[in-house]
Amino acid sequence: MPEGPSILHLRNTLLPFKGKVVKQAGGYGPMPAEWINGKKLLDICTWGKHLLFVFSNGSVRVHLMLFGEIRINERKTVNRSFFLEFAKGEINGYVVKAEKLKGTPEEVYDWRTDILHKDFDAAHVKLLLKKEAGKTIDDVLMDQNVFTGVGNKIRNEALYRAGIHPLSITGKIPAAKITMLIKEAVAYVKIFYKQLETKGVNDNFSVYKQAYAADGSEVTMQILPRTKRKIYFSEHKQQLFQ
DNA sequence: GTGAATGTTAACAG
DNA sequence: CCTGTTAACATTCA
Repeated sequence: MPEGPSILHLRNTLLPFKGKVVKQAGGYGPMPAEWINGKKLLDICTWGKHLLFVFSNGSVRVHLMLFGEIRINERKTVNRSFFLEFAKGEINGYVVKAEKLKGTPEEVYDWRTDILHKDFDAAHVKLLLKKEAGKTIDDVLMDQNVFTGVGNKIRNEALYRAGIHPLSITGKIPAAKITMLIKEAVAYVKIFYKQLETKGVNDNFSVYKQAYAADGSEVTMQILPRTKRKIYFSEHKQQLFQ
């Protein structure tokens, strides 16, 4: 479930709990509980794939990792790794990682890199890219401190749309192409999000898990040596810069 | 039973 | 100390 747009969509479904008082909080793992009990849920916000529950005396950061799941007013049989129970209704997290944020969200997070946020700043991201000049672009795209909220699907689609080969060296990609990549990443994230909001699922893919790309060219699948993640791309449409 | 999947990070090697 | 690699973790579905 969790790539940036999915988390933002999830946040929207949780909004009815905003302003409500937590009767009982808990979970296993490092999930802190006592300090939340009796507190009002002031806000729910996101930073990329991070879901934040804000209280007057601290915030809880929830990360769904690969298998995490949040259910509303619904329980599964297995233990909850995170939960907030209200007078009416409850939020239940399974296999999620929850912990107390060290500081306020504003202190901890920089929203200029969050591809889904209104404060996203393309110029700032370009600046950060200079430090990553030696790395391949596929790696940098998944770096949450540079492209916050981008996951494997978005990475594949953004590279295809920008016509950049995933193994291109970041520093060798022409500035205009980088600009295009950022623009396409933002554009694709919006499609992803809109699909979730309207249909509940995103099935809009030009290359990801496709045999043929949107333009009809053949798609190559490669397993990245380090991360073991799969990348899909079109040799025909995506130029390799090195 | 097997394999695969939207992710991160602690631990280790060099 | 820094850099890169590996392993580990949790779950559901086909």
